[in-house]
Amino acid sequence: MGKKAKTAIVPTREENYAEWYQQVIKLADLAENSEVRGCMIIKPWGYAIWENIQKHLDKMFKDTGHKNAYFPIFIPKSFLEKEAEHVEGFAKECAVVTHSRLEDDGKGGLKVAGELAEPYIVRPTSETIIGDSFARWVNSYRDLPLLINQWANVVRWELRTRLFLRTAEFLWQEGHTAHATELEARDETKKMLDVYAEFAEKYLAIPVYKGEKSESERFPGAVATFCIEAMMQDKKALQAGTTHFLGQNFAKASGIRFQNKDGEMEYAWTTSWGVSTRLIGALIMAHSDDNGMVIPPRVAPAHVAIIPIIKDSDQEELVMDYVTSLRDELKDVVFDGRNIEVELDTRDMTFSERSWDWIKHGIPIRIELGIRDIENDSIYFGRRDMEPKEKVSMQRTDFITSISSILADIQNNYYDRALCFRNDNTVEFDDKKEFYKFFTLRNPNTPKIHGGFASAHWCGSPECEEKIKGDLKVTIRCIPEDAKGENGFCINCGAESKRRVLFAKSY
RNA sequence: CGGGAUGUAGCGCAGUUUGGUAGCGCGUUCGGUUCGGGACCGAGAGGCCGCUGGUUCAAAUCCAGUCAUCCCGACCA
Repeated sequence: MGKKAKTAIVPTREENYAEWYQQVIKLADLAENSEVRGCMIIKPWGYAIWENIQKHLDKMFKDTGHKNAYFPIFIPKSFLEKEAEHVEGFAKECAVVTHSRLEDDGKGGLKVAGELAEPYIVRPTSETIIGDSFARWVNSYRDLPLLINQWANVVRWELRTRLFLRTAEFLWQEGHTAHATELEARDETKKMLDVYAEFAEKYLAIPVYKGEKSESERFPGAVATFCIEAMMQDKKALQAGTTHFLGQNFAKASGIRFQNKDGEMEYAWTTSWGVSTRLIGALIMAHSDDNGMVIPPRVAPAHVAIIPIIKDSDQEELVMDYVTSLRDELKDVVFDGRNIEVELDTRDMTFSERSWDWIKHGIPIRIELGIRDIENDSIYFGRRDMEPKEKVSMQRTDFITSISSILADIQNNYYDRALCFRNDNTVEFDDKKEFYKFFTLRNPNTPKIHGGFASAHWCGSPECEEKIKGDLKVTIRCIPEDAKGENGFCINCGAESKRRVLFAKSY
């Protein structure tokens, strides 16, 4: 039979999904492990993706009335203790600062000294320290709503880490808002969930399900938690963003009170919401293939790589003049409100090595230009949404005028592919046996990608949820917000149910 | 934090069962031949065999401890 096609990533997704993920990150130069256990070093190509995520999201936050601010990385232990559920939720994974300086230990090393009166917690999230500020900033109903966002790093001392998906330190944004009424706070929670969903679909090209978390999956201290859930190529779910309606829990804990129009004191209603560098993990697992990283053009660090092919030193000047002028011309073209960014790759490598390197990095368009193309004034290029060898030629002027629409086309193709994959692997179940079969490996000795999203009825009891989790390691990812009212019977206990929920294995 | 696996050249690995000169492939350096499809030939360079201790005339190899990484669990964005 035919030989297996050579892939740039070994192993393939099918062969070993977890290892494939690591290799994509490595060969695309996105990030690496650091000397500090569980913490990652984000390399320039990976960080540039984060910068693009930040840029677009930040604009969406500003457009919805939010302002950026910055709060301390250290939280007094007493702050964290104010909200009972909250402290219980985070206590097990906190980095604690207990000393303020180092002293010579007399043996050529250093010892810790200067014990603090009260330990500081390196923020795992900032509800409590921001709440403390809000309590001082809010006095009257005229001070509300208060709409704040912070771009920051947080630390959660995770025991099992994976680059981008779960690291001890990660970068994120956390929105924190305070409102005069419950309705307004609930609307904010909903609005920001819509912002996240729109961002995921339009920029990251990842379709998501929006919905509410069940009680067991709720953020510690929240009244209600909402999320966007995306399907990865191993058919597992990844929570890509969350928003929380905090009720008056944190307002009471931090003392965020205001005088209403009638002159009475009331507690504010607060929300919080966040997305993190985990989105880069989502990008990798939603789009990338056996040849490496795939990055949607709207968040790609660069759109085009130009690879000049120089066979003789006497061609060099001609080719280089041509490619630099092409680069400059491309840089004047605007795609998605941003000038096209070009990598001119003159590294001393064969051009096919350079071409493969850019495939692995996920650049949307690769241009390979030699003397033959230049004589015809044509551009020979490959698209990352097509096979590596499936390349085409186009007249230079045509290429310049159509590059924006080509990039838009690539962006759409990634989304359509991900949407098809997700829809093909989202299945409705009404029979418990079938449901269990869907999530059970045929042969546990040879793990294979299996399962998907299962839409099934749930009576609402934590016991049924727990049973399914215990049996199958499958959890309720969300109660979809657009689920139509439908009578049925709980997939576990058979009791009456009024709506379907989404079950899946998750990251 | 429990179970399993793995740490040997920049990367990927063999060698460990049975202790006795440190190996292979890729990459890299130099020379040559090729040159529009991840080139070929030749010659080099490159190692506290994760770390600490023990056993031994002798340890990559045996023993104890320790650290790190990966996988599976529990926990979580």
